[in-house]
Amino acid sequence: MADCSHCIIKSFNAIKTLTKEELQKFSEHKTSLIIRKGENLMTEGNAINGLYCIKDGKCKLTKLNTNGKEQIIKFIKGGDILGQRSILSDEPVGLNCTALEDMRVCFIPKGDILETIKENSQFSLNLMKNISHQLNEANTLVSQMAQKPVKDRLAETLLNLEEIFGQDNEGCIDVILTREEIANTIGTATESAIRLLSNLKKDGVIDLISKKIKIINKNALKNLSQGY
Amino acid sequence: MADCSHCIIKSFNAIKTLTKEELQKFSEHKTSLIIRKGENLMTEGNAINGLYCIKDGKCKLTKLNTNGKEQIIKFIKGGDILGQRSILSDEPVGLNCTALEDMRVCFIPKGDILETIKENSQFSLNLMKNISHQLNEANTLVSQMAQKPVKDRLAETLLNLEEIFGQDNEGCIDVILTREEIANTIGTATESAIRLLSNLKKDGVIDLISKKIKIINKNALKNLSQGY
DNA sequence: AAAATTTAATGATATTTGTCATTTCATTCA
DNA sequence: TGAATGAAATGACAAATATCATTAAATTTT
Repeated sequence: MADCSHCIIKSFNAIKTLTKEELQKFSEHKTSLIIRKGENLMTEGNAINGLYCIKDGKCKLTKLNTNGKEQIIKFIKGGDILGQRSILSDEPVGLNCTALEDMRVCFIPKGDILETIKENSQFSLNLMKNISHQLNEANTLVSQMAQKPVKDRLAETLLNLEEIFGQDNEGCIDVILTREEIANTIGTATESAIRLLSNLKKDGVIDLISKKIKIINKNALKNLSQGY
Repeated sequence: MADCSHCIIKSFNAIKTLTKEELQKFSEHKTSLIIRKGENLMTEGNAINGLYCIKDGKCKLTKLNTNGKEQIIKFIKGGDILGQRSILSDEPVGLNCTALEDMRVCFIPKGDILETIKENSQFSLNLMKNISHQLNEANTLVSQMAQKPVKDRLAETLLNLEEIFGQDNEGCIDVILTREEIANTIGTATESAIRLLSNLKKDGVIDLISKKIKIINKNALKNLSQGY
């Protein structure tokens, strides 16, 4: 089994502040797993007893509303870490994590993490930084959801998706989402999302190439996302 | 100046895990301040160099949207702590904190907090727990804002306000907000909020007694908040 | 206490967004 | 390959929400 001290993920997040020894401790107890497209890595309400390091693949973090609708809160890709929040707060997982494509993931048991938190205050601080940053993002998102019209939120989301997943070799946003998933990200009806996408295409702001989306006029999207 | 080890606030939050000695260190450098109604304790985008302990009073945490609208993210009252997120992430403050009534606040400098984090891993863990919990709340709020209609959000907000601020001796929710502030909490136009409140009154679910709101039928509100 | 100002309430109307029905297109799989 | 399924697109319409205008009530100021 591969040694955590060589994993690329250690260059990101809080993990990067760990010593070689600490990483090797992680290696000893870690397990690797494959999550197939459509499968859940975590499920809302369940307990979790470790941290997930995403080596590869893309996923969505969602919440099921009381009215039965799925809200996508965030997109995650290789290099990211999942499960910190739940481990640290000792609460059940708050979000579902569903693979958008096959994923390779490492699992590090909770005990190792908590031990390292106690021993390495820098690791601890970095984890906090991480979650603090996420909290700020979430607050911003609350504000946008509450006050921006659907068109603005769609524009914002498209920019955000390109930011996270980058472009493929045709210049399209490098992730495949259904229209329903896009709608569930911006919090609207699927038909509304489809209509607005069509309008953006008609206006030459984006292009729709089969299931992929290509941003043609980034500035126009930026303006739209701010209501202009 | 009063000794932090006697402050009631220490019974809440992460502060409660501190030793008497640690609290006394806080006492030495802390400063007390009074924030008048309408004044800001923190301002979005500004740096912060310490932690605020709210002794007394109520305030709102808001975000100014790019379209110039104020979104209220959270309400805070005596016993709560403010500024952790910004200190820990080393980022500017993300939210405005505006007093809804006169407040008494203690300020503890960043240095003391960071030192204590390094020395007391339990304190550190509790801070993380706190922020992790807030992150979960924020994610839930995103989902609600994105997917629930305004009426549901109003019902939810009224229940939430009573939960936080309790009742005065007439059984009304013990906080005075303008209709605009209520609208800015649920993310709608002021007129819409007013109309929905009037409807709730007409249906006997709440009563409007001058500026105060009294919940008459809590169950009805609970049902409404879930779309029934 | 009266005037001035702000906040709340209400009506009329426009705009946005959601829902339902139908068609077109793409994908799966037998 | 072609039937079957699911996703995307579009139209027609309904419902929700915002905006603007006006009036009424409450609060502050003089």
